[in-house]
Amino acid sequence: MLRKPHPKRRSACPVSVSLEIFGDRWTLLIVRDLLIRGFRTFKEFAQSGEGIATNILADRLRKLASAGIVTAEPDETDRRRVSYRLTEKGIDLAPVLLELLLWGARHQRSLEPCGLTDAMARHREQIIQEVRRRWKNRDRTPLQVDGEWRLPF
Amino acid sequence: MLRKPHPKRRSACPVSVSLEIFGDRWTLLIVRDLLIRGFRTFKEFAQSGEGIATNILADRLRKLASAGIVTAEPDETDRRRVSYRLTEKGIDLAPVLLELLLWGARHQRSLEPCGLTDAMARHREQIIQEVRRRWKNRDRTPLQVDGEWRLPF
DNA sequence: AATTTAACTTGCTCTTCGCAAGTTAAATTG
DNA sequence: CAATTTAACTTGCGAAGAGCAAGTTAAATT
Repeated sequence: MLRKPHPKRRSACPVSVSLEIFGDRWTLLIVRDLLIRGFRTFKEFAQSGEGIATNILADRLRKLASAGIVTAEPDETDRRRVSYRLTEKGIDLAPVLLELLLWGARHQRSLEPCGLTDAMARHREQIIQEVRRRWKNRDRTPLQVDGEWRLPF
Repeated sequence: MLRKPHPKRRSACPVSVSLEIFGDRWTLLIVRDLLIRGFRTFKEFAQSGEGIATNILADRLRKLASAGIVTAEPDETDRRRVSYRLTEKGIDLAPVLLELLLWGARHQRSLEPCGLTDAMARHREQIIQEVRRRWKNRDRTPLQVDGEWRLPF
């Protein structure tokens, strides 16, 4: 199985290179679902509220896997299911996602001003560490359930 | 002049809302150019290495302005020029961009492993503060010139 | 006055997106 | 154990967005 010759790299800037993977409306949402909602299956991602089309979802999962950010392994107990998991490289996206979350919560007047945001900003490191701990221990408990946070403080 | 009825919000998640602005290959690169390269004009953005098409650039600047992330004001000394500047909302993207940069530098084996990355990770707060200071003082000195860093440490 | 420059815009082609429907293999149900 | 359901995709197609080259406008320079 041969790998496609990488399309082309626009520049050597790490921001640019990162955006060649995450520069779309969906990819980071999948990472969010893995990281803070504890989702693992195609179906869960497909139903996670923003309404991604299934062909796009399949494409993004494939790209995330070939970028080494997620792995796909068939579920032991139900062989129809595929369990997607983050690699170290993927878990390391937690700080990016957290900052994006904090920025959005602060600046997008959409819903609740959410005083939680300030608390989260103050506990950045603690949150990241907690995320890492859970992945290390294969602890699937999500940090957020139906939009409500379950934070370790 | 009436404003278009905002297209539609996919969900109330701040990550999702943020990605409706930054979920493309170009928008954050413009912010990067403003934030760390000290660029201010259409031409500078257009020539900044990744090769954005001018129609796309115009479109993204318009969207950034209508999202309140940049302002566009004609240059005093040369009235052909438009000077784009970040608002507070835009400057607050510095942490997002820094984390994206650090992630890319660590995980994308493209160029130099760049020992600077670790130094930057250790001095996050200092870098963000320096960025803020420069914008407050209208100090246009870039943090990076032709790919080479000019850091305050 | 003629030329150059900055910031766009326009037109056209090509790729990607989004939606609905279809496929396949594995599990569950009657 | 045959029929149904479920999970994870794939396919087809119209619509939207991206990329490229060329054109426009107004201000500055020569």
